[in-house]
Amino acid sequence: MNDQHSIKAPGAAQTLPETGNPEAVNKRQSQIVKKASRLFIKKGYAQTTMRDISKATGINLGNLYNYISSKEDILCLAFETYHDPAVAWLERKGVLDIEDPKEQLQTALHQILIMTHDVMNDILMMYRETRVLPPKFLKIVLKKESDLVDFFEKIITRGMEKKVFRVRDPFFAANMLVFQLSLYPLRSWNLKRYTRDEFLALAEETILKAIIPDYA
Amino acid sequence: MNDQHSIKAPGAAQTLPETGNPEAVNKRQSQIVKKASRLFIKKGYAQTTMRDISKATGINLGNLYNYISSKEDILCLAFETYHDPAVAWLERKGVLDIEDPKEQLQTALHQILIMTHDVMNDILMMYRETRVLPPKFLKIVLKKESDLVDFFEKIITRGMEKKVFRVRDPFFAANMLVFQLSLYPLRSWNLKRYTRDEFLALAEETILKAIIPDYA
DNA sequence: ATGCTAAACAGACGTATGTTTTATTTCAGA
DNA sequence: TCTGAAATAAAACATACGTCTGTTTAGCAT
Repeated sequence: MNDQHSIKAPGAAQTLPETGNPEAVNKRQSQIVKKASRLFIKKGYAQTTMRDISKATGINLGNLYNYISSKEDILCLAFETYHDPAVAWLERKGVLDIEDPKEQLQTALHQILIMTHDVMNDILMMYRETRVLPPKFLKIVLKKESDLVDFFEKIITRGMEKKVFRVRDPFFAANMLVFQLSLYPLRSWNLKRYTRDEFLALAEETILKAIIPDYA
Repeated sequence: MNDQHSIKAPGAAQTLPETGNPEAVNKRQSQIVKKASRLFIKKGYAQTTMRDISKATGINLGNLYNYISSKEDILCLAFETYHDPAVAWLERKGVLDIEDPKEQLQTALHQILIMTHDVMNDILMMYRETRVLPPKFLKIVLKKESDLVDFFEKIITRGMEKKVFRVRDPFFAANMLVFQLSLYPLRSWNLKRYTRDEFLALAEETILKAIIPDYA
């Protein structure tokens, strides 16, 4: 186990093919990350060997190290792949511009519930393997997660001011909301009786009911 | 890694001190499990070595195997230690006998929230290391967790019949409730601003509000 | 004291792992 | 056709790990 966590940003491998075709390198890299993620999901990070990853990607073991700098690096890249979109999406899609807080919250929640559901395996993996991340990178991940909470806190606070939401503590409510997004990823084993849409509807209603008085 | 998961119940080690003092052996065993759990919490299961455990317990590496049958066994014992009480407690304490569903739910939730909070590190560890459990034992763990959900489902259903609770789907509500118990263990890094009691009050209120109409 | 036995111990064993290296092959472009 | 970067296969390397073995220690009944 490499204990000295590299300072460099993950993904900035030390020794990649000299220059070559940088975009081809990136493509290969994300191919590796995608396949490796499946293995991390299925067997766990520690139980997945570089030889497994080599076999799964069809890329020779030695050659792997031309595209990633370490096994740990692959995990960091996996976190980036599945964490970034969720956080970025809401801000792009103009959710911030919706005037009615109720509609705003509903829209944001609906979309992010769907996204969460679609990458549930990756989310479960992230919950499990967070400990392996180098501290430097862990901080970045937690920051992004915290940003998502802040995003919802703002929505909730605004709804409070407009008297359409009612919670005791917006920050707490936002934390609970974001946490609830992981219900399915973390508890799917006990929720198999619901179809995807049944679940999404139930979750949405339950979460909104906690914030919007006399909801539906 | 030992891939052939032993059939035997964990804890039933193959080769323990011949007869000796069986209660002294058990004491030593739980001492090992307790210390090892701290290490699993701090560094993760895979990153904790038997040598770490030896050092932490002060028990010689080879001697450890007189008290536990494998590293995996220690993890199973840790799950038992921290999982059993939570499930068993409610049934013993006469919560089932409380007539008023509202008071019943409130009492059960209050107590289990406290318990959860006190062993939050262990719960986080369990969420992370579930994958390592041998399938046989995993089934047992999930069964216990599922029993807890059923426990709350029953309470909720009874409250529904008495028209004092209102949820769309009692099973779903129970799942959500049990999941919400893990808010602090899984998200403590973002909830440090609350004191223990502040958090417990907020959590209790939020969870109850989702089930009891016009609560508080 | 003596002899017995469970417990403690140090060290070794075999394997698996992340990573690197080396020698060989492929193949697009000049 | 020649060249050189990229891919491959295989092996090597260093280390870390779980587990086991053979031996010593220490408490205790005789």
